[in-house]
Amino acid sequence: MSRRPRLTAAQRRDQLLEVAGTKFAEHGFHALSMEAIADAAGVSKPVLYQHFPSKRSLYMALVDEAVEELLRRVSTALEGTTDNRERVHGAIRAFFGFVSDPRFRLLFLTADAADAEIAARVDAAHRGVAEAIAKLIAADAGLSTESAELLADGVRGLAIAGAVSWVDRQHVPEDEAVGLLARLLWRGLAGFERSSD
Amino acid sequence: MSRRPRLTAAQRRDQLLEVAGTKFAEHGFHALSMEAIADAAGVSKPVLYQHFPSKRSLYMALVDEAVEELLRRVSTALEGTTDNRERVHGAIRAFFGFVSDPRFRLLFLTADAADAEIAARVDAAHRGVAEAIAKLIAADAGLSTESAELLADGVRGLAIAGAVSWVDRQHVPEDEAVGLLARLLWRGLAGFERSSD
DNA sequence: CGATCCGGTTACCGTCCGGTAACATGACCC
DNA sequence: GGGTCATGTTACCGGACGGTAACCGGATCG
Repeated sequence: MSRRPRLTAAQRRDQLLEVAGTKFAEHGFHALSMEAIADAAGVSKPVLYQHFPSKRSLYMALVDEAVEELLRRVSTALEGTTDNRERVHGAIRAFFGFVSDPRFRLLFLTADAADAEIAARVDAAHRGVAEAIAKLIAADAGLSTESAELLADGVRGLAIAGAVSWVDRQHVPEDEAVGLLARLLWRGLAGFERSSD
Repeated sequence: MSRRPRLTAAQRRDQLLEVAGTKFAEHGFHALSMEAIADAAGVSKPVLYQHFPSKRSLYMALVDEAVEELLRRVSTALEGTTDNRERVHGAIRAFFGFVSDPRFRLLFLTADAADAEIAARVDAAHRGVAEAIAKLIAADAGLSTESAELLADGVRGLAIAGAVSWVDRQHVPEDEAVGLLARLLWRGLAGFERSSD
């Protein structure tokens, strides 16, 4: 009696990625054993090693997937319009969607990222996001690149912290939450505008 | 020939706390072994265990120390004046000072916090900070408590991300960095004020 | 019906690490 | 100088974990 149906290699791989992503996001890299992942997937450890040559490479696959998706969603939100007000809204909404998926929380767990190379990859993604924001800020404000990047890092931090806060304890409806955060940022950033709107 | 002088128990304990704090902040809990800490302190492992009964309790001591200091500094900044503009500046400056000390980065390394109880303690500290900010926002804005808490979490995220960004790559002078972030927040929050300034 | 894939399993190895027992040594006091 | 106490060391144990070798069993195809 096989309670769990046998899966094809591709199906199993996808399932393992999803299970591992969720678990890693919850426990971090070092606190989660390969056996625990296998158990959570209802499978034995060697199956995991059939699909991923090492724990590190499994984690790396998850990080790469998440990085790609992060950059894709943020750039879509920022480039989808030329209205800055809408950009702010869209970007915040993008972070909300992102943080809702537990797998993407890997990118917001600083340190404990397996090793320096992976940590660098995560950092690079955040830098990418910040730079995209910084470019827009610099374009509309009379600020140096450096200043714009500092502000952009702050903006990114606000968006992430706001999104995490909302996901953890959904005090107000999502649209309202997005609106509040966007309004704070929009008004705050408007103060730097070089010329009138 | 004793290259390292013998220290008193209290001196040794303080040294170990400092070394461990720095190293933990750098590597996270699980990726750092007790032996590595002992080596970094120029001492053997049992000495570590003379002062701390377990790795967990050492980490906990560091977290508690940092939590206390975080709450102390933030509340000092917020309660030291009744001028909200100065409060924003002071709070940002507090985060800058905080993040500069590597030991306090423990509080900004989400997850990988040894175990659930310690993670909860860190989260509680952040909640405390956010609530202190939320109280001030709610007092001056026509917002529900829930909305104020969401904004406060965002503000906290901006302050931390901005501070970390500045510490990592000091693009502009500290005063200027604080000023930029404070100006963004101040203008952004002013938009919610219930009545005129 | 049997060979053959292929998606599985059990059982194991070597290493690292948290934690400890037993022992060494310098300073201080009489 | 010698007892004594606190500070330190070397050497070890047991368990957990990353990774692997060897084997199993059911579907499919001739």
